[in-house]
Amino acid sequence: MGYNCDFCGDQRSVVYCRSDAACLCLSCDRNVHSANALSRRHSRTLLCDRCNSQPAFVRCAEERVSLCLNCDWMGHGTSTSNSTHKRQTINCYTGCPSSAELSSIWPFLLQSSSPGESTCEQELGLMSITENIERTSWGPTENTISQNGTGVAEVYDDHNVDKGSGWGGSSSIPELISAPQALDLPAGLTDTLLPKSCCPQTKCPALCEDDLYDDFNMDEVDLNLENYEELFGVTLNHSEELFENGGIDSLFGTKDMSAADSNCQGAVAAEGSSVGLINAIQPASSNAASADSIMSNKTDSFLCFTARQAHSSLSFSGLTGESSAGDYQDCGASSMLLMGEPPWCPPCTESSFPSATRSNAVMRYKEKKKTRKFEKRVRYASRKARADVRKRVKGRFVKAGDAYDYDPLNQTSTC
DNA sequence: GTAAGGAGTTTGTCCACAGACTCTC
DNA sequence: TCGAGAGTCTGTGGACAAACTCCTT
Repeated sequence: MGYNCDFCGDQRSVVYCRSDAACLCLSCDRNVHSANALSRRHSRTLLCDRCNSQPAFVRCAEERVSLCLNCDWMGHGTSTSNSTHKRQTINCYTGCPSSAELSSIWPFLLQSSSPGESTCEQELGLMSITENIERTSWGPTENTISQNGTGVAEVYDDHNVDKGSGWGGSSSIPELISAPQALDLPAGLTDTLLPKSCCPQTKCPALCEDDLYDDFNMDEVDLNLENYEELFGVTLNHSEELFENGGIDSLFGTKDMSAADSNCQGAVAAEGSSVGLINAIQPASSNAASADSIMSNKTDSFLCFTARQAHSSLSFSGLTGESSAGDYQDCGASSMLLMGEPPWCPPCTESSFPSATRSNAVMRYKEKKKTRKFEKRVRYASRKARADVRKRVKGRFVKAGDAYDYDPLNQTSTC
């Protein structure tokens, strides 16, 4: 995880794609996500200016920085002087937005930049150069986006596109996943949200205000043994700062840790660390459910962790009516979350229904498995793209043209 | 304290096939 | 030494079964 684009390795990474688990510069983001219809559905968002490790969730107008939930809470939730800062939600987007589109989605990008100085503007300019070249190959438009005066993007799923606008007619309109909340978030509001999405990675260099972009690689963290210590060295440091009473066991969910599976260790540990942080900050959150109820079992704790991944495009962002299961998956969200059951709700729901079948349990596990994509780095995006659309019979790939019972694209069963 | 059994969780395997990789000429 | 062609290997996701772990009795 560095500051450079995972694709070209040259330009500075600007956005993070959860589906690809990759940090990309704007140009590569554009290139990669214009490849096919599936890739265009990947939701991307800005990076946090503070920690460089989380997707930015709000834009502080006073400080002119983009912040993830954790940094927002650290900066605004705990400081009375800063708690009155006006903050603006940052939208996720999909598709292949042009520079003009991005600036309309994130109008503060150019506002906060000194002309000709920022990486942002430079990259936007670069995108404009290649824009016309790529545009011809772009697929049909899907959504119409309007921007109201306050900067809140609205998505209209009516397929009517302003052909005369900068979208160029054939351009793939970015599907903006806008946040339903009011823009000017009171600090307390984010406080209540934090337990779902916190991450202790706050160790980061301060950035100048013009540096809107920096490294963000949440899901791409290689949770193998080599990076394990590196990663959790940070985590533990912060954990120790945050919870003086918490030992290693409070940080790590121990019972699932298997020495044979370092990836699993990392995943569980990551869950545990998040849990620990949630526990630590929970008392500060008056409106949230009790930490005990949240953390009463590991399933719930995992959901809390997965909610962190999902927050920017699910919990805090309205999904468009056109959003599909694939979109949800792109957001890394558990379908349990999507079913409207918030992860912070007391675990009694599960225990109250002992009739839950094994199949339900397996389904839950599968959802967890899906959300664990952060632990797995996809080495070949093209293979993933193919696997994503390949028809199956009982989960197994079938020859092209053969009968199938599952089509990932249509979500239909055909025998 | 221990064993049995149920419930829940995790792991390994299978499949097709594009593309990466290796080898030969 | 380089390039072309042929052959082999790798990795991708969903479903399933088996193995494993945990908890209650």
